Amino acid sequence: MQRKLTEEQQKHIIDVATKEFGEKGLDGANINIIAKQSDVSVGVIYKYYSNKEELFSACLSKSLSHLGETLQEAVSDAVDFETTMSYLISAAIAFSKNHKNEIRMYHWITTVSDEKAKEYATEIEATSSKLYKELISKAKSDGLVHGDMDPGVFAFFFDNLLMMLHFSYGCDYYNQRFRIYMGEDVEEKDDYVRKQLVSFLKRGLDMR
Amino acid sequence: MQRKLTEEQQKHIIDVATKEFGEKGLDGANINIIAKQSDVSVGVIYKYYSNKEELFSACLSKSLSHLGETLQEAVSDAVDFETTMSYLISAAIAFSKNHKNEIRMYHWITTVSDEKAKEYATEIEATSSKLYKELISKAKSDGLVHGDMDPGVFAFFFDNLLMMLHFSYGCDYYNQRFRIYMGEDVEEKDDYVRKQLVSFLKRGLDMR
Amino acid sequence: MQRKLTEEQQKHIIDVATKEFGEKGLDGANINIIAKQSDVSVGVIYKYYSNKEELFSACLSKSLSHLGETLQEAVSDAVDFETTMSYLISAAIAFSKNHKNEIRMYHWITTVSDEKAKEYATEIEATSSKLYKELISKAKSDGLVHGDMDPGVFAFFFDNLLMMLHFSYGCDYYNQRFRIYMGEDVEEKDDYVRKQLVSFLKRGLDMR
Amino acid sequence: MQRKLTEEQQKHIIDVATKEFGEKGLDGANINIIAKQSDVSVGVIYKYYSNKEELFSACLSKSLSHLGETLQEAVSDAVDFETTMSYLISAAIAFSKNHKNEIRMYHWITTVSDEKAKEYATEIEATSSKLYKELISKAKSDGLVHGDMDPGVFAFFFDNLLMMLHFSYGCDYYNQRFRIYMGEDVEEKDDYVRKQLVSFLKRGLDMR
DNA sequence: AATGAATGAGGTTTCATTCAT
DNA sequence: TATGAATGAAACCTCATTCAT
Repeated sequence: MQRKLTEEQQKHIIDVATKEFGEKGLDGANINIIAKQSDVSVGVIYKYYSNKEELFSACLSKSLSHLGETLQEAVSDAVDFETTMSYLISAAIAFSKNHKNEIRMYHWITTVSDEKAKEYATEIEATSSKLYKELISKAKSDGLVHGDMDPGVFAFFFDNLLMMLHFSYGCDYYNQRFRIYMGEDVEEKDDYVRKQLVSFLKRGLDMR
Repeated sequence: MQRKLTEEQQKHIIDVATKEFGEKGLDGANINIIAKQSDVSVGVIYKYYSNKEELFSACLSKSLSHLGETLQEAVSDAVDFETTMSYLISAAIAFSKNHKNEIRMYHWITTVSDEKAKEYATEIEATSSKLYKELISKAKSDGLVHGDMDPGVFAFFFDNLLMMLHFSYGCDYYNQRFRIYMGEDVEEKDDYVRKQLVSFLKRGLDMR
Repeated sequence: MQRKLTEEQQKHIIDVATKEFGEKGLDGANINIIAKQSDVSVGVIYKYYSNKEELFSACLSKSLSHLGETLQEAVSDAVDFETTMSYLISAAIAFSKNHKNEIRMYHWITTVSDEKAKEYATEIEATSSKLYKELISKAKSDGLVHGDMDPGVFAFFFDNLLMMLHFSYGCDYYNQRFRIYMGEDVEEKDDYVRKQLVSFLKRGLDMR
Repeated sequence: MQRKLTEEQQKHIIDVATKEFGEKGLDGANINIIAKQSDVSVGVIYKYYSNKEELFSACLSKSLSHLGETLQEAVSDAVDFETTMSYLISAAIAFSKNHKNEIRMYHWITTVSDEKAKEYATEIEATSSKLYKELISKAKSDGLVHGDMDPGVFAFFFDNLLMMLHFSYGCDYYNQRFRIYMGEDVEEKDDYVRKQLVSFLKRGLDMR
């Protein structure tokens, strides 16, 4: 027995749980397995998280924060609208390849229903939607994009493509589908994918 | 008791099960609830489907066939590439609004892992990917689209946007996100959404 | 549909049920399987037998009557005590080899408990025990057997050996054990087995 | 709740299970009843035994070891062939009277079929068959038994009689049959039974 | 404070029996 | 009268959660 879980151990629990939840979802995951693989007792997990769902939530929050920060960084590094898109895509690809389980957590919340869906969506999508809309509005007022384009709509299309890119690298089904569309060697063509997407978006926005 | 489940009752079971599975997934769904809501006994469900997973599969197949046929029709009705895209989008919107649970079934398979993911993806995505690639290749050889555009890549982007549209109408989380991006009245703006998407795609393809 | 089960069909049901019960016992057997393999409906089985146990009972009765008659015949054909034993043994071997499932039915009743055990034992063992005791008593009063031998006790030993012989030919476990004791080719040594048993019994009785 | 099942409790589960399985067999026994009667939860039984069959196996192993040891002791205590037989019979009677449920477990394996029968028989009967054959062979080479007697055959007859003795004391059906042959007061005549059996065997072997 | 074995509600599945046709 | 699909009680087993140590 031990006095208190170290920072490290707590992080380890989250990592292991993220893997288990990422692979099997809330219903399919098994708390006892998470405990065993984390080298802690079930009891201690229930000291930190009052039930399975809360542990899931904690994993989700951590995953989303991590993803959010990564994309945020990409945005801050960029100098103009085009590089913003480009950096976001690069960041999305890199993150999804290296943190599959975190992407999978993100994916699992897309399965929730009713009120929960509302809560999660509001919490998770509000920031990025606002950011993307602003970026596009600015680009538009700078005369960079086509006059007909509704910023909200384009933001939606853009985030759709980004989200699908995340899932295509992180989730097995989407990854397989990715290969069907783009060839088995797709994971070695990150740059090509990014370039194609950027030029598609640029043309879609009628940027010059 | 009844002599035999009528065609109607059998369909009803599938409908009820599609709803239950659509909302809760394979793990979260409860066969007893499905039985009760279908007004049949558990036993009879196990006469028709040898286990929970097979019932899930049956619901999935039915949903995917229905969706597939609907999109197929849309394609056959179209006369050129632009109307093809337009019809597909219209069909996707209409289907997703009217058959939420079937779209949700489709969504659940995106959560599977490993071998299962491979099987499902191959089975489900192969046809449409082939169709889209061919359509675009033809448009390209007709000189209708930008020379840089890789047909496979565009097919992928196009299907991504279509898939997200499906989920945006059919799944609660995606729907909520849809509203965040495009306003609470989004479901009354189907035409606007279609037009915006078509023109975005056209520009993205550099079509004139 | 058909007017009434023919004699043949009824017999067929019993044969199939005897096989199923013989292999799996009352608890392990499945009425629906019996119905299917008998080419009749479950319903008709429940017309003839009010429940699973009654069908089992019917199979048992038939098996035991058949066995009883066979042994009875053997006894009637015999002229003296030694040939009686010899004929009984021959009959037991032949019957068990040719009617495994009926022997298995007999074996299953040895698993019952409490009152049921009392009923069955009284019903089944009373006749043969009486017969064997009388035969031995007569042999004893004829001065053929050892004075110390209690006829009831010998009858018991004799029937024990006969019963084990039945099971050794009819039941898988006992058959395997039989082979362990007497070699893999035991089923080709029926005569040897009979002779050895007869001479063992004769010496055991101190017959000359 | 308790920190961990005590040795005693674990033994108690086996005892209760041995009783339940002994009376009803693998198919007829009910894990929930075993749990209730053992004063533990179902869950804990499944912690110790991964399924019903494994619990059955554990009961069987324990029963057979116990029986085996008891008979082994009897053999080691004996000084010559006659006392060996006598001790074995005494031990069998005593054991079967005091450990009915363990004898019943032994009896249940005689109901298995096919491959399982082969496995069990080989595992269980090999040792004793070898022992008995050796004892008799030795007695024969010492000139103590009749020249015609095949040691393997006699070992088989001897074990048959011993096995039936076990079942006659331990299993309800056999016990009832025992009473039919030897009188209702048979359980007070252990010594008489043993003596009769020994002298029958001795004469059967033609021992002097 | 951590442990981890025990708990037992709840879910899946089977199959003896029923009864509408 | 026979049919055989439907019924639903009951059994096995799992795993989120508890709590004695």
